[in-house]
Amino acid sequence: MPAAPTPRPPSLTERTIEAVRDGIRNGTFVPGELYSVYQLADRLAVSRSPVREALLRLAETGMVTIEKNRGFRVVLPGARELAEIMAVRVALEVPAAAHAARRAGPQDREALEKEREAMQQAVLDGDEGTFLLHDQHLHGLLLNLAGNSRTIRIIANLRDATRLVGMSTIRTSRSLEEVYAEHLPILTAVEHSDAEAAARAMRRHLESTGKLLLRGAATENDDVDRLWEDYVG
Amino acid sequence: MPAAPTPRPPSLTERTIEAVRDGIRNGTFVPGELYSVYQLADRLAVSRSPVREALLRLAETGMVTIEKNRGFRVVLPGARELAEIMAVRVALEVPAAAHAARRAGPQDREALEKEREAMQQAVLDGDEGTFLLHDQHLHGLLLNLAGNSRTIRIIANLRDATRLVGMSTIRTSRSLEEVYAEHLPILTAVEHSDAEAAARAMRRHLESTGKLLLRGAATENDDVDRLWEDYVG
DNA sequence: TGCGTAGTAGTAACATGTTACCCATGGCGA
DNA sequence: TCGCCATGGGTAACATGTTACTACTACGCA
Repeated sequence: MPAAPTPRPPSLTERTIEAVRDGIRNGTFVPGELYSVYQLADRLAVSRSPVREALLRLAETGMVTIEKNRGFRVVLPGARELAEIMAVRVALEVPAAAHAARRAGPQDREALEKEREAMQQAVLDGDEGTFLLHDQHLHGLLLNLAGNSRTIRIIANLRDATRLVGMSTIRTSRSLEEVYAEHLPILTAVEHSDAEAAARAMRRHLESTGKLLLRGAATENDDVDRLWEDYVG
Repeated sequence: MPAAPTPRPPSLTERTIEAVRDGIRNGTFVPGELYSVYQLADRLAVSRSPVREALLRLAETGMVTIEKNRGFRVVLPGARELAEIMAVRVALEVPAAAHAARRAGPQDREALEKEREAMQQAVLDGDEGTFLLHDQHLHGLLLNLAGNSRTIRIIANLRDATRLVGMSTIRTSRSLEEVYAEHLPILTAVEHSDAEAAARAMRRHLESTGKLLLRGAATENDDVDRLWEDYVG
């Protein structure tokens, strides 16, 4: 494991970030509602400094917006934002998949296979939370294989902004099985060290699930396919 | 102009970021040297809070590293880092150029033409500082045309990390003229709304100047072409 | 009723105090 | 000579105080 760049206990700032994320997931923070930074600091029993920093970072990723002298709001990304995000993901993850296919060694494939199995199990259990978790792990493994740390960081940030939408979307669309199936060609291509095929499969996967996300967030004014064409092309 | 999201005076944090950038450019901060956050705060006559935040942000972009309980250092990206950065730029800017070609209107082309002229003048003057400035403006215009705000932000961050290297590299290689010439096919393609050609030209440009940068930063252990192949592919 | 305006609550941004921690150094004993 | 540990300088992270704004509110005037 090349990990462990931060073996020391998470700072209050980091814990606050996590707390806000959790709060968003479990409904403590309702998207659109206005919240006070001071009160949040009180609730978490920390001072305003780490809370302030945490919110600034979350705002950078687009997860919350800060309204000057008013407080902060949790933001659900709209269809346009999601289209932008998916455009970046496609641009970065498609070539990353190709690289991964070229560079994967036996132990890498084993790790991928493990995630695949976990995903499959989650499908059988109908557990979309676990499914999304392993889905992200799998994409993370591929990015790690590609070896570009900048890409990894960028995608991690984007993921944050979409996770919330993903949860609700994928559930209502009942397509765990389909999304799972889309991963298989990617893994097969990696298995065969076929970079071209891996890229194609990844693109297809991102397009498919991306449009699913877009549809979940689209209003009647949004033309999902047109948005996709405009941003991702 | 859809700009002006921050019409208010820059905060001390922002001014500190700028101060550090300037300091790096004009040699006040020597790469590799260790500097004290406290002393920097004193020197700028501000408190530690904004300086701390500024350095944290700069550290995120990779421009400086923070050594725990020791201070901070300015980092010159190595060949590997540059390869990673260029990989991201290629992945994002090549499709962006295609989009830009599709969407450019008359006034957009006029703006691009203005930058081209300014670049040309800078070439004639042998002024690589001005040249790089307009080069960045031109790339910025294309990204704006493509319309993805995430992409814009990401590239802006990457630029920061490379600017320093670019300055010294492009001067020694005396290739202002060549780099300028590489932009022309891109602009021609945009003029003709030829997305494919724009993408090709942008890729070629980024590959050429990217390798130039890599060579400038490479040690005897680095094989530039191999690095490029590994990361950008 | 409509509108400007003083008043008020609440905050962003910054300054400063505090604590625990890390690292380098030098003395000391084996 | 080498390794160990106490010590002190210096910092990261956090807590808290302070100030200048900003957006809302309500009041009074037309």
